[in-house]
Amino acid sequence: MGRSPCCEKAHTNKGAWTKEEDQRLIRYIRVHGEGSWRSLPKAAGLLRCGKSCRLRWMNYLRPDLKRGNFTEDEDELIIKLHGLLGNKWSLIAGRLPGRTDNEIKNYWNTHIKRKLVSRGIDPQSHRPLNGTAKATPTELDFRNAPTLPKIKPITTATPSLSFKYDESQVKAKSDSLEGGNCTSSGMTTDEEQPSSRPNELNLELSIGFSTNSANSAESKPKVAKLKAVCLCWQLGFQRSEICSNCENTNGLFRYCTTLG
DNA sequence: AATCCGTACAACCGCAATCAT
DNA sequence: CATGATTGCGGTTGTACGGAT
Repeated sequence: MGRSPCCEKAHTNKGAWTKEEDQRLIRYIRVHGEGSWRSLPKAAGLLRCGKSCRLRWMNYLRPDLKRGNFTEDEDELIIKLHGLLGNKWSLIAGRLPGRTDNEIKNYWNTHIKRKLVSRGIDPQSHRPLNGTAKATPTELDFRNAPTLPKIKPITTATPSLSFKYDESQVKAKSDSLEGGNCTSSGMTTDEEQPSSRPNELNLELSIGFSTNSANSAESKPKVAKLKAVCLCWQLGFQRSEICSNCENTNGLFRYCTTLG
């Protein structure tokens, strides 16, 4: 007794999509919207499995996709997000408007891995390969977090990061962030902040969307709200760079909250 | 011209998470 | 709460393409 197959495999096409199939899928989704992937192929007259349709739409046909080469800024953002999140490609993609998880994963495997190795950095651990190269460690590291919340990649709401925390440790973290202990990139290094590695803070990450973070912080006093510490600042981008996005209301990088 | 090899990327697969009943 | 259906994610594979031999 195995799992039931996701679709009737005997009568489905596989492999590369034809233009005709693409057009059918686009036309159907324009009229009916995304979702109901299991029933979509039949309704759209496609001999494809629902998963295949979803993948094709998400990774190739969606109108909001950005095609073309990755910029240097995107490269650096991916590296830093990977340092924070590990192989959570969908979360990383959520911070790169117009890019898909599959695209970023492929790009990572084909370009960035090599780039990091050439810098003497281990792509998985983000630490020096031989102990001589200077890695760019991340301030917060969720790679080994027990669970990471699922969030929609693009939203007009303002999400907030929150953590269960030890107050004294967070105070120390807050002081270190505000007290000029950061490097020019906005990050602290292992050497500079050996005791403030997030793993040692026992942070439990959760991400939520609230319209009034101050009030919600009050109603849940044990959850720190990290306002004015935007994600791209944490990642080392200055206002003139990617962080300028924080200023617009689409706010894809506006993961700002306050230390409580 | 033919073949080999490395690269890039689209697509598939299995599994886990989430949702609906 | 339990169970089955559905969706989404991440690892992996397949294949097209270009450059080297």
